[in-house]
Amino acid sequence: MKAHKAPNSARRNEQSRQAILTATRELIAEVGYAKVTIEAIASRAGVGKQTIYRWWPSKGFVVLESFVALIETEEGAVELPDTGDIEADLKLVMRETMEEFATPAFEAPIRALNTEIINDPALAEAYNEKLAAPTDEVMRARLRSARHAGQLSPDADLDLMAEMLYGPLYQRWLLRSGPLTPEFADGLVEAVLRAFGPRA
Amino acid sequence: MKAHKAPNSARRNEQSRQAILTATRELIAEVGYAKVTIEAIASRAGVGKQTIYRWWPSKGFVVLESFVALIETEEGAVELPDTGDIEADLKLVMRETMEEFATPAFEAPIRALNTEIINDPALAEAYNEKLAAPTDEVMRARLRSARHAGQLSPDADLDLMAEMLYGPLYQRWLLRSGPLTPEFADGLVEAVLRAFGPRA
Amino acid sequence: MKAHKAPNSARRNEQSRQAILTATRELIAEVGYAKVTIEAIASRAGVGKQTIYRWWPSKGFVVLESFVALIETEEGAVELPDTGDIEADLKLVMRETMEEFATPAFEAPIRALNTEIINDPALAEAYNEKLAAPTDEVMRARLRSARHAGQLSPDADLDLMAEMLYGPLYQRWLLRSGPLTPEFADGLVEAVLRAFGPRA
Amino acid sequence: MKAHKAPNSARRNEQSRQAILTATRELIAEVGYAKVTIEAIASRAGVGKQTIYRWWPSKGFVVLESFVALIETEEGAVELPDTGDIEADLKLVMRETMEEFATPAFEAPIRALNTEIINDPALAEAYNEKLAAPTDEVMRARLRSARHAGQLSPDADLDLMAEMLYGPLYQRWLLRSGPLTPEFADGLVEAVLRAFGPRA
DNA sequence: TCTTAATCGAGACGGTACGTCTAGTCTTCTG
DNA sequence: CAGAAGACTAGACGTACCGTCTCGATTAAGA
Repeated sequence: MKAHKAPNSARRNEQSRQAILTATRELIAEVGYAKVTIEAIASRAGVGKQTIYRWWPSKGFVVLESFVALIETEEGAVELPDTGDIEADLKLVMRETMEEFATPAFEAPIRALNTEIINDPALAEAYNEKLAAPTDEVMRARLRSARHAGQLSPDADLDLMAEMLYGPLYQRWLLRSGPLTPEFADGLVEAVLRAFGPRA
Repeated sequence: MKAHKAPNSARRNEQSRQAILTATRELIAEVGYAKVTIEAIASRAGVGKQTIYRWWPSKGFVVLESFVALIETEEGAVELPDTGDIEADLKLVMRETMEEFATPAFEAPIRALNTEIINDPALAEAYNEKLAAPTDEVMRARLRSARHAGQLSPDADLDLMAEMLYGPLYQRWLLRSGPLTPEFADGLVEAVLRAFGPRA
Repeated sequence: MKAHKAPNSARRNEQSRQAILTATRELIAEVGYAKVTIEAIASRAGVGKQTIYRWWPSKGFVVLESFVALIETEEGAVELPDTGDIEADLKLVMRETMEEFATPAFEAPIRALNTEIINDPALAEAYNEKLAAPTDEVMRARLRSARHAGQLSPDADLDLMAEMLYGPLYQRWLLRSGPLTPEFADGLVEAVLRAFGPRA
Repeated sequence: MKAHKAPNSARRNEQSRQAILTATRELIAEVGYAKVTIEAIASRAGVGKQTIYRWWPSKGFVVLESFVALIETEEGAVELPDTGDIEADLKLVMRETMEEFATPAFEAPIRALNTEIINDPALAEAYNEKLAAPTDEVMRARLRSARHAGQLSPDADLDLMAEMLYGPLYQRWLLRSGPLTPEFADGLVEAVLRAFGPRA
C-alpha cells in the first residue's frame, strides 16, 4: 500500500472540496454507500477524479470527512440532558441513541463507515478521533457531573462506564444480534449503575 | 436482489465444495478478505466460477461456511473453565478471548465476516445462528452454573450479562477504539460482577 | 511491451467481432482516426472493452483488420486493366490511384493506419502482408504480362519497377510534398518505362 | 481547431526556449516519440507547461523546431560529393542515406516527425519548407551539375528524378515494406539513370 | 445398460469501476 | 509582470472482477 501524501494544500480549491463532500453525502443517501463510486462523486460534484485522488487516500476518508464537515456545522449544542437524575437521563439518551440507529438516513452511512473502518486502521484512527471521541466526551461529561453530585461511586472509572453503556448497544446494532428495545436500554443502564453507583 | 435458490444438492460434488472452502480460507489468510475475489477462489480451487455462484448467494456466505466447516470439525471441546470462582474464570476467559482477537490468523477472517455482516442482514442472521450463538451459549452455561452456586444474584439477567462482557471488548477490537489490555478485561469483569453479584 | 497472446479462438463470438469492425469503420469516418478510442468502439459495438483487448493488441490492428475485412468482401475483381498498351494502362491506374488518395473516405483511414505503422513494426508487418502485398501483386501481374508481350525488357526487375511507380506517388501524398497532378503521374510512368522498356 | 496565435515575442525568454528544444530532443532519444509528453518536456526543461503552449501550437512543432535548430547550427557543409561520375556519386549518397535511416539516433526523431506530419498539413508544410526542401535542393544541385556535364539528358526533369530516387527508398524505410540493402540502392540509381540518361 | 439431464471446468461475454495518465486551461506566488 | 509551479476539469487508458452465458465432458439416476 502506497502511503497517501497530500500535496501542499495552500493551492487547494475550497469550492471543489465542498462540492465533493456534498455530492458524497447526497449519493450515500440516494443509492447507499456500497454503490457510491469515486466516479459518481466526481461526476456529481463536477470535478475531475484526480482531484479526489489528490486529496483523499480512499473513499472511506471522503465519507468520513463529509460527515465530520456536517457535524462541525451544527456544533455547540452537543450536550447531554442533565436533570439531576442520572438514571433517567441515561435511559433517555440510550433510547434516543437507539432510535437514531434505527433511522435509515443515519444508519446507512454509519454502517458504511464501519465497514471500511474494520479493514482500515488508518481510517479507524481518524474515525475515533473525529467522530467517536467527541461523542464519548459528551457522555463522560455527564457522568462526571453525576459523580460530582454523588450519584456515582467517587472512584468510578468513567471511561469504562461509557464503554459498558455503548458497547452492548453498538454490538446489537452493528451485528443485528438482538432487537433494540427500550427494555434492553433500561436494563443496561440499571446494570451499569449498579456497578458504578455510590454503594459499590 | 434475487433470492438465491440452491438447486437439488443430490448431484453436488463434495470434492469441489471442500476445495472451494479450503481455497477461501487460504486466500483470506494470504491476501486479506478485501482482496479475495470469486475468480481467485475458483481458480485456486480448480473450479468453475459457476459452481460457486450455483451454491452460494454471495462471497460472505462462502466465507461464513468455510469457517463453520472449520469449527464443526473441532466441535465438542467447547466449554468454559469452571473452577468454582466465577471472577477468576471470567477474567481468564476474557484475557484468552482478547489474545485470540490479537492473533492475525484469527483476526483476519473474523474481521472479514464482520465486514459483510454489517451490510447484509441475511448473512448476519446466519452468522449469529451458526457462529455467535454457540459461543454465547457456552458463556451463559458458565454463568448459569455461577448463579446456581450463589455467586450471582438469583434474578441476574444472564443474556444481558453476557452482552455486557462481550460488547465493550468487541467494540474496542472491531473499531480499534482502545487497546486490549488485561487491565481492561479485569476492570470489565469486576464491574459486571458488581452489577450482577449476590448483593445486587 | 507485452506480447499479445490471442486466446483460443474456438469460443470467439463472431457477431461481436463483426460489430467491432463495423463500429471501427464508422467511427473513423465520423470523427477521424485520431479521435477514435477503444472505449467508443466498444460502446458503439455494444461490446465490453475487454473483448477488444482480448483479441487485438492495439487500436492499429483493429483498424487494419476492419479494412482487410472490407476488402476481402469485394475480392475477386481486383485486377488491373490490360489493353495491351502498358503505358496507357499504367497511366490510367496511377491516375485512379491518385484520385483514390484524394477521396476523404479513403484518405482518412489510410493516413491513420500509416501513422500507427511508422512506430509499430508488428503492425507494419501485418499491414504489408494483408493490404500492401495484394495490391503490389496485382501490379506485378500486369507488369509480367507486359514483359511477356515484349513491352518491357526481358530482365526488368518488376519488384523494383513497382516500387518506383508507387514510391514517389506515395511520398507526395503522405508527406504532402507536392501536388498529385495527372502530369506527375504521366511523367512518372514515362520515366519508369524508359528505365525498363525493351530498348534498355 | 483554434488557430495558434504566437504572442509578442519581444518578451520571450530565450533560455527557456533552448531548454525546451533540448529537453525535447533528449526525451525523444530516450523514450521514443510516442511516449514524449508535454508535461515531461516541461518538467525536464524546468519550465511551466504554459510556456510551451504559449509558443508552440502542438507537440509536432516543438519537435520540428528542435531539429531545425539542431541542423541550423551545423549548416554550410551540406553538399553532395561531385567526382564527375554521377552514377558513382548517387550510389554513394543513396547508401549513406540508407545508413542514416538505420541509425537509431536519426531514425527515432524522423519517424516521430513523420507521424505528426501525416495528420497535420500545417506541420507538413513547415517540414517540407524547413527540412525537406534544403535536402532536395542539394540533390538537385548535383543533378544539375551532371546534366551540365552531359551525363543526363538535356531535358531531364530533375525534380521528378529526385523524387524517383528518394521515393522508393523512403517508402521502404517508413513502412518497412522491404530491406534497405546496397543492391536495392544500386538498382534504383541504375534504373533512374536509364530513364534520364543522355540517350533517353 | 442406456439414456438423459444436471453438474462440472473452462472461459468468453457485456459491463462497471478502478486508479493512473495526459491534455490543455486557469490560478497563485515568486524573482 | 512574465514565468515556474502546479491544481483544475475532462476523459481515455488498460486492468480487474462482476455475474451471466455458452461450451463440451463427466457423471449419477432412473428407465
